[in-house]
Amino acid sequence: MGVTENQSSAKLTRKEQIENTATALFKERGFSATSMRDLASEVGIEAASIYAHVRSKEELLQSICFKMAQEFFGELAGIEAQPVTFTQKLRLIMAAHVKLITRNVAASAVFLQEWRHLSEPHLADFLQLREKYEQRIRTLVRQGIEAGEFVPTDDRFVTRTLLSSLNGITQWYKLDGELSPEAIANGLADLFLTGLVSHKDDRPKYH
Amino acid sequence: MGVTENQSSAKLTRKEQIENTATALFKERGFSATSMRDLASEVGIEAASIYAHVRSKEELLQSICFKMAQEFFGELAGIEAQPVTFTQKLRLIMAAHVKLITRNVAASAVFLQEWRHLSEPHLADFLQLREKYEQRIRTLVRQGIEAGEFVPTDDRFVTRTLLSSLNGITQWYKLDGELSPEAIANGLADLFLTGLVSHKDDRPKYH
DNA sequence: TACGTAAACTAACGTTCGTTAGGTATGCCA
DNA sequence: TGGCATACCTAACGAACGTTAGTTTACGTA
Repeated sequence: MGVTENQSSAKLTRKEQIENTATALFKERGFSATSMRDLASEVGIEAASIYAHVRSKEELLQSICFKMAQEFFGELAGIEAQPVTFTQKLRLIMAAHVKLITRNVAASAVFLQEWRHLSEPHLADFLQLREKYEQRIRTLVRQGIEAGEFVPTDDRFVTRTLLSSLNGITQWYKLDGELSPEAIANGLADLFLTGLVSHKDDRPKYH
Repeated sequence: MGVTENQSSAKLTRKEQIENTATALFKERGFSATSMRDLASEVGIEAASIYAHVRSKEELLQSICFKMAQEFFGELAGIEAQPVTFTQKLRLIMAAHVKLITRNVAASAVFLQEWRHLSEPHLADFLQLREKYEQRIRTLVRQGIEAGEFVPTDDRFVTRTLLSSLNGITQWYKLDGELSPEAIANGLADLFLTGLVSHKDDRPKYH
């Protein structure tokens, strides 16, 4: 039946139920392909009744996008200031990013994919936030390069690749999956920092 | 069927114009948020006139998705059979993937993001193709691990991460950008194979 | 018991959607 | 020259859209 498992719906307000269900539907079908009647039917009420709790369809999207943006920024601030190597900072950021995404896969997916349906001026605000987030990670990468910790590469390109991998998690992560968020974070960090190629001095021989 | 079948690549048929414009709009606004009237207006005709060239809106999406799927599979076959190391095979696949994406960013983006709006049975067919593609890359990764070329890791996870990075290119690549497809392919391969951390024996010290 | 409020309902609004029907101008070929 | 196909047009269909208005129901409190 339901797209959402509002397991303890007794504890949730109607508004929260609506928001959670909207998040799940927006992720699954996309914002534009989700109608207020779809949403209402999933919640178990009529479409018109939604407007007792929410001003508009787009307000739901705004709420999801900006709430997630705020969460992502929150993680960042605590990490940048720590007195550790850039390698370790990058590990911490990856771990925080993964934790946030896996804790709320649907909201993250909406945040990452459906923001383009925001109308102005929210769209411009949102894009500015995104740009700032990427910039701050890019700065860390650049500093790591300048410090000699990282191989000299294009910091913008590395950052984008890193973020693609992190954000791609929303597309395959399942709560009942075999990989824990911690395992994912470590796997990602190892992959990006030390690479896939085996570094034994004797390289693999083919026979 | 007329004598004047269009062979020239310079001049596009109306149908091709419609398909190209649809691809661009589907990427930019998403399939659901793009109306036939939007598409028609962009092409410079009336919405109803589109149906002289195309059966339905969804046929446009099907055409884009399955054409791209076919192209991706085409690249794969030639690489798997080559008598080179798995490392080199992975490099070749990454290069081919990047080339394909950068050659047609919009179609790739639609292929990667809008497929969920396909209706059955096309959706099931499409998902099967996607699954097969991932599986074949995963097999290469696993073989590389078994051969000792790659560090022992979760091949499924590594493949997903790799594909996320590759597919993420559609989100930031611009034709007039500073990075060439070749540079992107090499950068990606280096990053995934040898990692970000500098491997000089004297590691940077922090105090 | 009466009242106020919140949250649901039914009905409907104006708009937009994908798509079809039917007509018209243009150009090729018998 | 006449006939026919192509490619466009206008008009309109029924359905679905987001949203509003007005009404009913359920319930805690005076």
